[in-house]
This record gives sequence, structure tokens and C-alpha cells, in this order.
Amino acid sequence: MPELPEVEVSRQGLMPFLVGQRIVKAIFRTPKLRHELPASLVSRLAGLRIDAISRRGKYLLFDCESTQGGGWLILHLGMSGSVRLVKPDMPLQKHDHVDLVFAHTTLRFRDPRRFGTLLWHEGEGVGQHPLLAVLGIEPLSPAFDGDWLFAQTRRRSAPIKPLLMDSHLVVGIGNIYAAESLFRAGISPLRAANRISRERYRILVPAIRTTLENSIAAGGSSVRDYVHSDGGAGCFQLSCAVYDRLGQPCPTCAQPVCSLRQAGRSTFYCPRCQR
DNA sequence: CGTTACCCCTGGAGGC
DNA sequence: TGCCTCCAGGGGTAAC
Repeated sequence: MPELPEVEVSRQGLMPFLVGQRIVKAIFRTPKLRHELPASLVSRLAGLRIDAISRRGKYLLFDCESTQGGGWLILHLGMSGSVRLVKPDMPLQKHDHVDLVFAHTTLRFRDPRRFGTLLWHEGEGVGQHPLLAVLGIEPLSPAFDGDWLFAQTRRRSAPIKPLLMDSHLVVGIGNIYAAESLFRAGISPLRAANRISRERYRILVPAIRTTLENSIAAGGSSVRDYVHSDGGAGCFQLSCAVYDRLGQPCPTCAQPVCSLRQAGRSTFYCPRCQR
């Protein structure tokens, strides 16, 4: 589920309830997600106040009094992770790995596949953390425009689709939104990045931005339900034009949607609308 | 350096 | 029903 929009929707949903609240207690039930959970973190977190929640790519960043002797809690949802605000007596489900207990609510992190991770950065400057320092540009930032992406891809002969998913270049675009953005821009996922014109990059980048922003807006309308949910109601998701729609009619030309594998990931596209 | 294959892990879907 | 294979929204690493 989590690409940039889902992480951003989670952030916006958590913020009103957690900012200003102190962590009463942290509970780790699983010793290892993607990374080892340091046992000392349980005691380190107790008593710290959440001053802000920010996002870098698909990472959620909890500012735990970082400017006053605290640090940053870094959370990545991986492929199957989710966070919810629950009542403290909510029965545990399988793969509920972490609770952050606050006075009036509990943040519960669930991740069946355990590709997600929870890390701690002591003090300020969380951007210097090794996992964050290597990240590329934010796709919703003004600096991300067609000219920038054109310049970055002059020596890249790989197909554009896996490049859009490379977080060292641009963060937050996963398999769904890469496919949807390319459809919106009318660009084939197979086209070599250095064989796309500047003009077409000036179409592609706004297409990416629109795709992400529309998804955030759609999720944003049900944020409160999402973070308060007992697990039933998920985040409303915009219906896709091509992703996971093999053989179904293209919304533009009714030609059947095609599928293939690129760099180990399935890709969906309209062979008529995307060149 | 850029690109791709493989791996981490569980669970659901579909074939037999 | 069970067993098998394949697939899944991410990303780091190693090998070409």
C-alpha cells in the first residue's frame, strides 16, 4: 500500500493527535524488522514529546524533542506496513510489531512482510542519517521540474519506468504511481530515459505531481477514519487507469491494457496511448 | 558508473 | 481439503 501519497496521508492523519503528546511507553514485540530494533530504544523513547511529524520520501520522521536532547524516530512502512491509532485495549493482531503508547491513544505499527523498519537518530540533523542522506529529490518540491529531470537523465539509458522508481534520483514514486504517471503523460514505460525530449519531460513531471496530489487529496478526505480505524476501513484509493488492469480497456482509447516485467516489477500500460 | 538479478518475509490467489 | 507455484504497493546489495 504505501507509496508517497499513503505515507503523506498517514502523516497528516497522525499529526493532529500526536504532536505535543508524550510517549508514555514503547513496546517492541518483534526483535527484527528490516533492521534490528535496538533494545535500548524502548527506554530512550519513554517520556519524549512528539514535536512534529515530517516525511522524506516514504519515510515518516517523528521529531522526538530533537532540539532538546532527544532525537528522531524514523519509520518506513515497507511493502505491507501500516500505522493506526488505536485504543490501548485493542486486541493485538498478528504482525502488530510496535506500539507507541500515549496518554489517550496508542500508535500501532503492523507489517506482515517485515520489509518496513524503525530506526533512531540521536539529536538533530536527521537528514544526515545514512538511509536519508542518499535520497533524491522530493517530487512535490518546486525544484522537481521537467528541465531538472531532463538534465538528470542525459546519461541514463535504462527505461524511464524503473528510473522513476529509483529513490536515489526521485523519492516516493512506487510501482503504481510510476505506471499511472507514465500513462497520464502518454510515455511508454519502455522508452529509454535519454531518448525522451525535454518537452515530454515537461509533460511527465506535472503528470507525476498531479497523480501524487490527486491521490493524497483522495486519501486526505478519509484520514480521520483511516487512523482511527480498527482495521476494517482502509484508505480510500483513486481507481487506477492502467495499474493492475491487464486486458481491461484503456480509459482513453479502449485498447486492452498490456503488462510486462521491468527490473523485476510488473508494469501496466496502453500500447496505443503511450509511446 | 549504470543496470539488473536476487534477496529479505508473509499471505492471498489460483491451478491441480 | 491440501499442496504447489506465483505474485504483491520497497529497497539494499552484489554482480555484470
